Amino acid sequence: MKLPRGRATMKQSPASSGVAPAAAAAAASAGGAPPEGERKAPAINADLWYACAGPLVSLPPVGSLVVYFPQGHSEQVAASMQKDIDAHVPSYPNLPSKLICLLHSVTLHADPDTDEVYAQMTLQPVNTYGKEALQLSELALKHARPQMEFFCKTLTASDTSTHGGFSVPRRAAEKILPPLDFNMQPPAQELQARDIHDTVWTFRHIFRGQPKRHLLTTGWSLFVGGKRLFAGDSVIFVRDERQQLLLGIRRASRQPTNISSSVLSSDSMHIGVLAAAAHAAANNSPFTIFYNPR
Amino acid sequence: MKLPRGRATMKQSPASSGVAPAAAAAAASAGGAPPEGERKAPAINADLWYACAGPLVSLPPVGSLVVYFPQGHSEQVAASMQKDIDAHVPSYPNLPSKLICLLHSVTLHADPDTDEVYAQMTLQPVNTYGKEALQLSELALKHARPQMEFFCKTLTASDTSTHGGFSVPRRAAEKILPPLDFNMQPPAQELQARDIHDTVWTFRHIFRGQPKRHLLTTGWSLFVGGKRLFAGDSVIFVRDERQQLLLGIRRASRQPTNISSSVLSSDSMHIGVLAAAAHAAANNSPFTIFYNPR
DNA sequence: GTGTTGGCCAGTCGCCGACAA
DNA sequence: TTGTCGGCGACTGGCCAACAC
Repeated sequence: MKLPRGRATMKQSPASSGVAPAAAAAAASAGGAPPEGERKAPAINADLWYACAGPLVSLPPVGSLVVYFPQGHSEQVAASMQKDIDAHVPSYPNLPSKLICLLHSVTLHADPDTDEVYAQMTLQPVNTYGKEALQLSELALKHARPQMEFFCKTLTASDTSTHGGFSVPRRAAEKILPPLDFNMQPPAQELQARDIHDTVWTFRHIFRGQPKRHLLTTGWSLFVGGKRLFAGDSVIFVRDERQQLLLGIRRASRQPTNISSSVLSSDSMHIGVLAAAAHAAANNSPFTIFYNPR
Repeated sequence: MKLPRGRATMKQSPASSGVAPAAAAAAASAGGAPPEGERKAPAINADLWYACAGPLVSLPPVGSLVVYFPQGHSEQVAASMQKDIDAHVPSYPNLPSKLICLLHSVTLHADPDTDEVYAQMTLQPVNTYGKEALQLSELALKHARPQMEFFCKTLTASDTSTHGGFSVPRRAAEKILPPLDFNMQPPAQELQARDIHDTVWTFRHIFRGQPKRHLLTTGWSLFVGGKRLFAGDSVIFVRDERQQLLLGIRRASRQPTNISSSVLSSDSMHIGVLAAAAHAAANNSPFTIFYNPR
């Protein structure tokens, strides 16, 4: 199993590919009702998180062994700032190029402004292949997430125009949206959907036009404006196991968001990644990274 | 001289307070035409930068000695992320609590999204009070920036409402705006002003109403919307020495922008600040920090 | 089956002086 | 002197089916 294209350059160790055990899977997935009390973040829905992250993303379960590449991570941080790594960086001779780590915790997040999804992971370097660690690792095998009911549509010019609403593909509407009462003329209902921050969006869902079609009208433009969506971006509707409607977005790969931090120089960030890893490796102490799909 | 409330916790050394020499002052201020080729940033106008930063902010001139506090800087970075500093951070026994540094360069910046102003500085630790450094330091004394012609108005509810335009205080209009032709009925003209990113904004400036007053009408709402201004924020009009109009904003102190990076953990940032300073101190090599007024 | 367009209505934007603080 | 309001035009936001691919 691999984390295919993540900023954190982390791959699960070969020893832990396969199928996940029930316990580990529960900690990592936990569909509608997250089991563990998170910080103050409103406990992001895992199904929606994965749907927004895309089909290529899967996270290793808590308790598994993963391989962390400090240098690669550092380079990707630099790349995300569109900045080459300068010289003037101290070398960390005792820092191995890869660290075998025990994955202590994974918390799912979404940027409050852009809805970009990412995960925070706590890793602890392990320098012994002790029996216990291996067992954990063997337990923590690849598990396919139970496929959830959802659809994803790339927005057209009409969908994002102020001129009209959102055209729901027929199969998607029939599979995901609550059924309409076709005795009405025209059939219509009010939809409520929660986004990844648990904000509720309300839409008018109507079946009309010639030929007939499913449309979201009233409320749609507020969503497009609020999320700053453009043609080419995608929206995702998920129906969770409690028949609740969830709503996410996946932006078209735009120009790198250019998060030139204005807080910390890229050199300091680079050094921070390496020094944090070196310190953790020297002490076998846990450290925290962000894994950023994309 | 002090940098009163900056994230970077940097104060100019006592040896360098006083009046600035011509050479150093030229490098730091340079009204309309910045002297040095910058990176790719469009060379921010220094007068406008200072006007947006507010009257309490002044930057030490290039070539002066400054005192840098790594621990304080690190704490302020943590504070900007609304995150306490954890333990698990290595200690840097050879890192002094303050570093005397030569200020190599200062470049002015503004956040492309929020227009928040900040400065990037390159510092080099000096461990000897050599003659040369002292001379530089004595040369680089406090200099009052030549006061420029500008006005600053806090926006009212009417100014930011969609219902109308911007009411220009009379004295401000007469001092800063190009004079109207009062033979016209009503007197009116088109104004062009450049913001800190060199973007041109166009306004209709008209003198009308009963009693007569200066108003900005057409184009004003685009500016308010584009900059996401609200009542309580301020706008600043500057007339530079070439009679060009410059336009800046100063936001009311809102809730901390909460830049929880999603790229680097706060621990790594904390370590990055300290390790970068420690490395620079050990090698007398230059390092880069961001100074963030506010 | 679905993306785009013209029609059309209603709500808001935005320019104006009146008025008052 | 300048902040807010009622007034009113004009524009565009947004719902609709027609039509094309």
